[in-house]
Amino acid sequence: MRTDSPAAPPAGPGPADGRVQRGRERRRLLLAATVRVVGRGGVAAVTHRAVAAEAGVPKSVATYHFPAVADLLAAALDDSVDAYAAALARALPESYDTAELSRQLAAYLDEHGARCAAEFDLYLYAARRPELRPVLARWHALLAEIAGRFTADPVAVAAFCAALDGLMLQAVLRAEPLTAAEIQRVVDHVLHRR
Amino acid sequence: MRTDSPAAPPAGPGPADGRVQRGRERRRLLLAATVRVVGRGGVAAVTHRAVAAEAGVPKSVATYHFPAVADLLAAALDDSVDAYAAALARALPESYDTAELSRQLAAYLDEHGARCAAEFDLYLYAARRPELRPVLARWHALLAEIAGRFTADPVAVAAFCAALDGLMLQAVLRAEPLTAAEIQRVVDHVLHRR
DNA sequence: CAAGAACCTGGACAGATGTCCAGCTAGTTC
DNA sequence: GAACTAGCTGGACATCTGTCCAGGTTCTTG
Repeated sequence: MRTDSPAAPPAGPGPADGRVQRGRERRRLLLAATVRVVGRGGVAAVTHRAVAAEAGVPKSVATYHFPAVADLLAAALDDSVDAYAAALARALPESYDTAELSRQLAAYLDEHGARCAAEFDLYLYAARRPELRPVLARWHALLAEIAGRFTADPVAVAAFCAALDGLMLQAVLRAEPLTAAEIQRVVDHVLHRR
Repeated sequence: MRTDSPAAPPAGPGPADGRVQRGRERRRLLLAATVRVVGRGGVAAVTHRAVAAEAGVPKSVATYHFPAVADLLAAALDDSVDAYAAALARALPESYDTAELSRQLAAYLDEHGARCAAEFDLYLYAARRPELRPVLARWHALLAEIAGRFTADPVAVAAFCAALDGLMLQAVLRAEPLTAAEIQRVVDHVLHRR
C-alpha cells in the first residue's frame, strides 16, 4: 500500500528524463517561439524547422506536438488570446480610470510591439479559416467587456472598441511608438469625457 | 517626310505583337492578381507561379516584370494605396455627410471584402520592412485628410482615424458584414455629432 | 513486473519555390 | 536596313518545406 502522492517519480534530482513535464514545457516553448517567429517574419515565416530552431529543440519535437503547421498556428492563436486576456485582467484589476488604461496600453505596446504585430497577423490568418473564427469572436467579446466598464452606452462601446483596435493597429504600423497621452486623448474623446 | 503620328505601328489589326502595350497591361494584370492571391491566402500564398497562374500568363512573365517576390509585393502595396486613394476621392467628391460616407464605406467593404483583407495583410507586411514604411505613412496621411473634412479638432481627427481603422479591421475579422447604420453610429459618435 | 501509452529523434522523400539563364521576337533608333 | 533595346519564354537547379516513419526511451497503469 502506498500512501505517497501517486505521481511523484523519484522525487530527487535523478538522472532520469522527466518526459511528461518536459513535454508540456516544450509545447509551451514552441508556442512562444511561434509568436516570436510570426512577429519577426509574419505567418509566412512559420515552419516546423524555424519554430523548432527558435525554441531550441530538435525539429521532430515540433512535428510531434503539432503534426501540421496549421496546428501550430491555431494553437499559437488560441494561446495569444489567452495571454491577451490575462494581460488585460492584470492591467485593469477593476479600474475605471482611462489614464491608467492608457498608461498600461502604451507600456504594453512599447514593450511587446513585435508580439502585437504577430497577434494581428494571426488574426488575419484566422479570418480566412472558418474553423478559427470563434477565437476571433472570443477576442472581440473580451474587448467589449473592457469597454463596458467605462460606459453603458452601446454606441460608445462600439466606438471604444473600434478606436482601440485602430490605435493598436496604428501602433504596429507607425514608426514612432504611441504615447500614453495620445491614447488617453483619443479614449477620452471617444467616451465623451471632455 | 512623315506627317503620321510617330508611334502608330501598322494601325490595322495586324498579326503583330503589340509588345510594349501588352507589357504594361500584363504588369497591371499581375498586380491585380497579386492582390487577389493575398486576399485569398495571405502574403504567404504569393509566389511567382501562383500569381502568374491567377493572371493567366506564363510564369516567366512574372519573374521578368518582378524579379523577386518582394518586388511583386512592394508594387502591389503601392498600387493598393493608389487604388484606395482613388476610391476615396471618387466616393467623397466633397461631401461632408457622414451618412454618405458610411454608405459608401459599407458598400465598399461588402463588395471588396477580400481586397480589404489583402490590404491589411500588405500593411502588416510593410510594417516589417523599413523600406516600405513610407507607403504606410502615405496611406495614413490620406485617411487624416479625409478626417479633416469632417472636423477641425485634431483630437477628433485622431479618434476618427483610429475608429475608421478599427471598423475596417472588424469588418475583415467579423463573420457578418458591417452595415452602413453601424458605421454611421460610430462615426457620428466619434465626431460628437449626437 | 509486464504491458501499454506518451514522448523523443534522426532521417527520408516527394513536391514546391526562388532565381537565374540562353535564346527568341517585336519595336525603336540611327 | 542594321544595330540595339525591351518584352517574352521554357527550362534548369539548388534549396527549403511538409509530412511521415521506424525505432528507441521513459513513465504510468494494471
